[in-house]
Amino acid sequence: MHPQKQIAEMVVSALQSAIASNSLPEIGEVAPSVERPKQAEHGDYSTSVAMALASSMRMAPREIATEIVESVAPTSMVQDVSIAGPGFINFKLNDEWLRSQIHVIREAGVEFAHLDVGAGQSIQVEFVSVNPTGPLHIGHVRGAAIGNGLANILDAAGYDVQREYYVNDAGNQMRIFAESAYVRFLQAAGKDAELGAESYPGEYVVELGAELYSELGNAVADLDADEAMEAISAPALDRTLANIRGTLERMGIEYDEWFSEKSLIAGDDFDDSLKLLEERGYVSEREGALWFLGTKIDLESDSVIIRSKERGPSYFGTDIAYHYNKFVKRGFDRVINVWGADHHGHVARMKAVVDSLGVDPEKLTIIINQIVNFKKGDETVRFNKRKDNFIAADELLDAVGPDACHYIFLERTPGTHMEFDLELAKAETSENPVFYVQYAHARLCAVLRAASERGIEFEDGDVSLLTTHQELALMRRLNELPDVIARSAEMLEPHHMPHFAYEVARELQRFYEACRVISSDPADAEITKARLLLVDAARIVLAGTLNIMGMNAPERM
RNA sequence: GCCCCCGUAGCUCAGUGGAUAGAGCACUGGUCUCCGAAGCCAGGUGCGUGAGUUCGAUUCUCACCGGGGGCGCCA
Repeated sequence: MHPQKQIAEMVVSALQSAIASNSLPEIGEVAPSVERPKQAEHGDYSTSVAMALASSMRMAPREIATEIVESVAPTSMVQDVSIAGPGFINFKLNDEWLRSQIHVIREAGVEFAHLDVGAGQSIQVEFVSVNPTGPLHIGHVRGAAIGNGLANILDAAGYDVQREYYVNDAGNQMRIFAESAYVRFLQAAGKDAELGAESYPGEYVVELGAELYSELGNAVADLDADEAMEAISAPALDRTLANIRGTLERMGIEYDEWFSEKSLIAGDDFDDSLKLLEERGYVSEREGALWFLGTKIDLESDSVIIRSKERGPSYFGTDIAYHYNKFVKRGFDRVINVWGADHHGHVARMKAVVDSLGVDPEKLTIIINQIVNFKKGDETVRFNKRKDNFIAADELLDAVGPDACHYIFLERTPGTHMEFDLELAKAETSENPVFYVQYAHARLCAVLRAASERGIEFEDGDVSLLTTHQELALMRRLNELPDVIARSAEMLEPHHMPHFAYEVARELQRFYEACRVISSDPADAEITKARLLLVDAARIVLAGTLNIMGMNAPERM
């Protein structure tokens, strides 16, 4: 259990025992909020529960606080509990306990911070899910970093996580894409063919057409249009998906499932979900189309599920089937969809669908990541995949590297309209905090290497020698990781991880400046060993944090 | 017109209804006999506006102002 929760439970038991001894009046369930005070003199943890209870208990906050403090059971973790200000109860961690955590960290590895708050609940994180009509562009990288980071956090928090990419291999855009590829294919075959008004004009499709021609040749080029399209669409999709997969793999992202939209229609999901909606009275036929009656559950309008017999389901129709599959068929306890801002108009409708399927809509969380403005110097660059002015995600990865992408995109909350200056990211690497954080890790490794080269064994070091301000500050920081994971998982906010990583790095650098680790003075042999234990624990925490963020922890730079 | 997101330091961004609102970048000045100076230390300004709820609001509610996005039988 993470320290913050332990403190909260201490407060709850203290309250209960104070009430049991009639020192405080009876009240219902209380979930005290425990926070980290901004001021160091206010301790490591703090609760304002006494102030919150003042009116219902009809007592002065400080009186309540006094009763709680007197009822707190002593633990090895907490050294001091005090009352301050209008009624805050402040907790200070025990230095001995902090030092002992070094051993805990070194024995368990980063798993010392793993939690059971997820209690094995199954949770699906669906992210990226870009139409397979071309390579990922730089705007998609944000969603990739967020979804992956979130999945890693939930995993560390004890959820049973499934990462999924929804492949839109059916529908109109896919048809237009296949037609575009066919035109380029014919052109590669030396035949006359023109792109339609809606076609994908990108260079990528030209290359794809040429590749398909060299693979399939005139045998397909000489077929009539329908047969040729048929022959081309599957390999076109495969190649494009392979391209997308390759980019994500470069980012170290692996999915458990690539879920096909087509399979919803080919299988039973579409029909079954429709039947369920019909039974529940959310479907009606009108104007030759089948409608979802969103207006029955507070939506502004109804939406088309099936456009007509010939034209089949709308994307919304298959999305209903998809969420039916997620919740009813596969039975996930929770589902998180990470969507780009251009889909936000779809959020309320999707929640309504889940509701109308008889599933608690709270089980579905949709995280919208806002548009990224990419800048080249002072110039803002706009992107639109359907026009030919996007920069491929691979180019961004080439320029700044996957680690920097993970860090920079995770650092901002998904809701911010963030700016990403391409030239700055390329040229001024020292401005990038990712280097600061990774450098700190590399430096720790350098120290451990140096110790190893000098044959220093430190397993039996005595951590009680670690008493300086910087050493204790570092230990405090390292022990925050479980709290940070808990909060990130609970709030579904991955951005706390890079901020934490930065704070660890900063505390490390201060420690490094203030405390000589490997000393050549024989009199320092014992403190050297103790500090090496701390360095090793710090390395474990920092590397573990970076890994959760999807980043590498380099041993050298 | 309706809906969603955003507005915090010169710039990019954190901030869980709590105590004196924080980092980075940029700017200035210090700082290296041994483990990596890509470092460390010191310098200061700000919650878009107006109400409301609350013991307490950057945080919650409403209105307004400003910026972005979305309102299709496209996805």
